[in-house]
This record gives sequence, structure tokens and C-alpha cells, in this order.
Amino acid sequence: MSDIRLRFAPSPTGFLHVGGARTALFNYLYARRTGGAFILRIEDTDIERSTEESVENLLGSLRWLGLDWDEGPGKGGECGPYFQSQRIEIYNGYVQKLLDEEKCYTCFCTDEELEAEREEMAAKGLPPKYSGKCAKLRKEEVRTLLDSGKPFGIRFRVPPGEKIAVEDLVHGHTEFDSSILGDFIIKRSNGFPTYNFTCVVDDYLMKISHVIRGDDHLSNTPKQMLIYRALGFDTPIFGHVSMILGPDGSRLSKRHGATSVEEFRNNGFLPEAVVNFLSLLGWSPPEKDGAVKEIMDLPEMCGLFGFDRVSKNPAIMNTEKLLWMNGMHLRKLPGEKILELSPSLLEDSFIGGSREKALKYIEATRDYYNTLGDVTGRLAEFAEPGLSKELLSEYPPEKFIPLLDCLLEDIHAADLSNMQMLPAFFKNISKKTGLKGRDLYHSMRVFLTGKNEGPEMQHFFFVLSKDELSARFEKARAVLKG
RNA sequence: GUCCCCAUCGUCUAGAGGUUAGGACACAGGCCUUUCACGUCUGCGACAGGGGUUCAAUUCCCCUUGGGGACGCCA
Repeated sequence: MSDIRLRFAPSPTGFLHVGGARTALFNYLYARRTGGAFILRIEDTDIERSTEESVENLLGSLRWLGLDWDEGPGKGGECGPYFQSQRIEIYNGYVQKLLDEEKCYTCFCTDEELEAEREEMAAKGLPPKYSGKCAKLRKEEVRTLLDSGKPFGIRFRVPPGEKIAVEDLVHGHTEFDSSILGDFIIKRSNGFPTYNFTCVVDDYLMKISHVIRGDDHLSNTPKQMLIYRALGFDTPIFGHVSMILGPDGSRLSKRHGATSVEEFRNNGFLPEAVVNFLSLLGWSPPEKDGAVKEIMDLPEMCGLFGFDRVSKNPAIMNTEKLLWMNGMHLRKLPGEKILELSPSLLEDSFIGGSREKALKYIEATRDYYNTLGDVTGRLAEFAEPGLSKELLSEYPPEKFIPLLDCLLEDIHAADLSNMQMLPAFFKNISKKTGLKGRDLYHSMRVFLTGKNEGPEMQHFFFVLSKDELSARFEKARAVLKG
């Protein structure tokens, strides 16, 4: 195994978002591509918002997508624990180190004070950064406040006027000036350290070589660089992947419809399609023989992925293409697999619990599938129709009763077990009755299904048993005879 | 407001100074076909605007505009 180590570090405060899923995917792909390790770390330092259910959901979504991790929850690993909430002692040690070196300080400001300060800055048209008030506190003052039991947080002392350069894998060279940064909290008054601090400590301790995350963290990076410096850690390679936006170009949110992996799963999408679709949001596979192969499975993507082809632009989520792509993946699946994914198919009254019939039905209708929901969506077309005189009014008895007679006679001896045999069967019926084209096929469709459209006629003869075919044709004959 | 990022068809994107600006989804039409779908073919459709640099800019630089992000004791 190489020294390349990547991680996905979500906070368990909700479902796995498509943006997060894609970040996880890019990390996974690069790790697999390079023979490195893919680590999952749960960033649950916000005890207010982190929930156990979110953790379970996150893990479930990741597993469903097929993004298996080498180290992390349920897997263990040398750099654990992988829940930040279990690493508080570790962070405290580093906070103390910084405190001893006076690279951070205690802050006694209350939320109200900070809020007032921000408003004041905003009113003056200044960037709302912390004034550094508590940085000026004398040791004795701090002592007194501490003794009085006043709550306090720990702030990182940002050195002013420093240039902070980030060489980003996707954005290239980016520079920040530390002066735009206010001293920021690295440890809350409730004792829990904050993201920018834990992230640095863990990425270092877990020997992360590449930090691949969302664009929204780009402006956090200078803060983290400062912490790396203060702690004397080497910095990893950064790569900031663009955001995924909603159809209106704004940040993706609930009002944009399905945005979580969970929802796509529930809506009949396949993990291979979701992963495939997400991979193409911000990455393009290299051309091969002048063409791009867009439909890929995870191993194929692993073989092709690289940050040289990751785009800087934010991407708007287009569900239409996902739908198409899902169909591509779904239609490729063997019938058994589709049946396994659509267990309710067996409960249908037409299928009657018969695996054999279900598989025949799948073979006959698979070209119509885009989502798993479409699998059962065609059943109504196979159900026994309620035929009436009005429905069959287009079909004069003198012309079509001979057809039904002929069908009823020939069905028994015919081999309907193979769809390839059916064109010959129909040809023979056509020859005997003199009916062809629409007269022949459309009438059979209506007699059999009571509908004007649906799968090809041969599919019905393939799926329906001879008894069912006979029964339906007999019924149609009875209605025609009136 | 300040700082950072981004800017090619409606959408995802290829392009890395000279291309009829390519592909995919969607859309329209043709073919296949009893219908719909699948498949296939064709069409529609873009370099945000303005300045530079250059013999030559979609491509490099600057400005504007637009979008996004950060400026939290959220991550």
C-alpha cells in the first residue's frame, strides 16, 4: 500500500447529500486509483446537532453506493478512533501545547457581546471579524475571570500580515492574507474543539496525504494552514472540488427536490447510476479513440480518475440525465437481479408469486425501465382487461371472430416459450386469416389487454400462459358475438 | 461590506493561441415497428460584456457583470 491516504469526513447532522456523496466518491476513486487508503472519519464535535441516526444513515448510504472504506467506523484501523467525539483528549493535548506557547488564548466574550461587535463592524462597513479584545487580557485578569467560573473558549491567535499560499489540486495557486482573518475559536466553552482545529489534528495524525473536500472549505484553508504551522505539522495536498447547485443555480437544498442519496435510493435509482452520474459532475473521463465512454461502473472509474480532469466550475444538478443513466444501468442488469431489487413484483396478482413468470415479464418489459419503480409499472398492461362492446366496437365480428378462432386453435400446438419463435407464429396467423399490420396486431392487443399501447405483441404471448391467452381470446370472442 | 473561487449549447462537459468549437442529456424530425419504449440517424443549440497582449484569441492579462463560498463557540 502506498503512502497515499484520503479521507471523507462528514458531520452526522443529516442525510448524505449528493455534494457530500460526490466528495466521498472523488476521495474513494483517487485512493483506489493510486493504491492508497480511503478513510472514513465522523466529525461529530457539534454535540447539539450530531445524531446517531445520521451516523447510521451516512454509513448506510456510503455502503449502498459501494464506497467501502479501509479504515473507519465498523472497520477500525491504526489511526482510530474515527469518531472525533472520542478523540477529545487528543485535541486537548494540542490545545494545551498551543496555550503554553501563547499561540492561542482564553476568550470570555459572551454570544451577545460578539453579536454586538459584529453588528458594529458591519455598520462601519468593515469585515465582521473578532476584535481580539480578550487577546489583550493580562495574566492576572485571566486568572481572576477563570477563578470566577466565567465560561470561556479558546481562540487561535492569528499572526497579522502573513501571506498564506495554498497550492490546490484543482484550483492551482491561491493566496490569502492572514489580516482578513479574526482570531477564531478552536475550543468551545463547552469543552469541545471546533472543526478547523480537529480537522488539522486528525488529518495530521491519520497521515492524510490528500485533503479532497468541497469548495466551501477553500476559505477555511488559510485558517487551517495557520494551525498546521503553529503545531509544526507538514501540510497535506489540498484539492477543493466545486459545489453542486440546484437547477436555479443556488445552493442545493430541500426545495430542489431529492438531494440526498437516501432519497434517490427510495426513488428507484441504482447505486451504480448515482455514482456514475455524480462522477461526471465535475470530472470528465479521458477520451478513448476520440470518444468518451460515459456509462461506467466503479472499477472503470477507478481506472480513469485523476484530478487533472476535475473541473473548477460549479455544476448544476440535472436529474434528467440521471434518469436516463439509471435506465442504462438498469436495463443492463440480469433478470434475476432486477427481480431481487423489485420483490413486490411477486406479490402482484397477475404474477401470482411465480418466479418464472416474473422473469418472463421482466424480459418482456425491461426496455421500458428507467427506475426500479418502472418495473412494476407495466403490470397493469398485462392484467386481465374488462372488455366491453364499446371497447371492441372498432372490430366487426365477421372480420375478427375468424381471427380469434384461428388463434384459439393454433395456440395449443405453438411453441411460445421463446420470443424468437413468435414472429413466425404471427406470420402464420396472418396467412391464415388474411389480416396483417394494424388489423392483426392492434386487434390482438385490444383483445388481450384492453389497451391501445404497450410492449410489443410478442411479449404478451411470451409472458402470458397458454391458458391465460385462451381465456382472454375466448372472452373477447364472447363479447364480439354479443 | 471585505476576502476567495468560478464563467463554452437549456444542463453536464471536451478544448490547454490558428478547430466547420467536439461529445452526452433534454428537445425536434427520420428510420426500425401494430403502438409506446429501446436502438439508430439527422437537426436545433454555446465561447457573459469591454479593454488589452499577439500576425492570430474561447484559450493569456486586466476591468465590469453575473453566480457561488467564507467572514460562527456549524462543519
